[in-house]
Amino acid sequence: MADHRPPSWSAQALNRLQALGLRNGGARRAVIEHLGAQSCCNSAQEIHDGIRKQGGRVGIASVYRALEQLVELDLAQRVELGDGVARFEPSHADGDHHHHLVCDDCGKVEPFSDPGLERALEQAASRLSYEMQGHEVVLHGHCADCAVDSASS
Amino acid sequence: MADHRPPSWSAQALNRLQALGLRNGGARRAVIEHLGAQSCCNSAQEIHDGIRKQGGRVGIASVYRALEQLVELDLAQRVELGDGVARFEPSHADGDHHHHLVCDDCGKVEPFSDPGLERALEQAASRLSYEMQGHEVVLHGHCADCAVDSASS
DNA sequence: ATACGTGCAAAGTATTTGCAAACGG
DNA sequence: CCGTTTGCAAATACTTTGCACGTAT
Repeated sequence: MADHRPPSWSAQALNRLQALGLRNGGARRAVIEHLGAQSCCNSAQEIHDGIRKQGGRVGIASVYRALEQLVELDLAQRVELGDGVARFEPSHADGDHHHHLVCDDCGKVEPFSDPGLERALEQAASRLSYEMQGHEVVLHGHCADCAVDSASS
Repeated sequence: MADHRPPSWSAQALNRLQALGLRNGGARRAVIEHLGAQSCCNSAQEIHDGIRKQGGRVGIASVYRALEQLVELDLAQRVELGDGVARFEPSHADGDHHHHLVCDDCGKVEPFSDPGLERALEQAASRLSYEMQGHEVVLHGHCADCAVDSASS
């Protein structure tokens, strides 16, 4: 059972908080664990509901507070996809970096990654004398399913 | 006859609305004209204030309604930069397309454009069997001014 | 004249904040 | 024990909606 993979994001985040002298309360931990288990971005409400479904009893305010703190520490990234709801996901240390496709018909959100795009982003940033700390790309369009629908109408 | 420049975005938008049989009321026109005069994205509140400063008397609700309609018709694009406020800007027909730099220190928003980035976006989209209708790129970081500040501290 | 467009105010969401109690170290 | 963290509820911020009136066509 030797685990070759790097420590999970959740573990890293908890370590980091501990190193900063922060305490290990239930709500924040629940948020971190939930966030670490997701493959893509989640809204505060989704995180709250998800924790409750697993039996947790956290207040929505604590979810927001934990998320704010995580973003502050660059452990999580805030993502806005155009529907007025903020979503959050772990800041992946390079490896698992991804962006989002949003279907304007059905609202589906899908992650994608593209090395060429990352390279172009780096180049753009360096050209701009901007000390880039992060970036966010959202592609809007029609997903495969919805494109078929509108074609047949 | 002798006008070589393309018609302004405002004029195009108004034409389009007229062609659709929509009426030419004061509030929507004010929004379109204000939007067309901006170089970068504006929030509903900013547009409202801007119109009032020029003596217009539009309700904030009408601003939101006009913006919603413009986005619906692809005449304007909704942009969210991560601070929970929706901003809007004309959908530029290819030529003047740009994206945004946001300084996480001072909040400054600057537009930029980068042909290489556009190309990478197109390529990414085509690779994904997604019928791309639009895209949005936000670079977060520290602007030149703020980078100096943090270096000297 | 007849819809569409508009302004106001009320309603709705998403998010933040104040505060006393619970809890971790 | 002491200060952080939490949950609740109230407050805030942004956006949408209902409705009566105005207005372009």
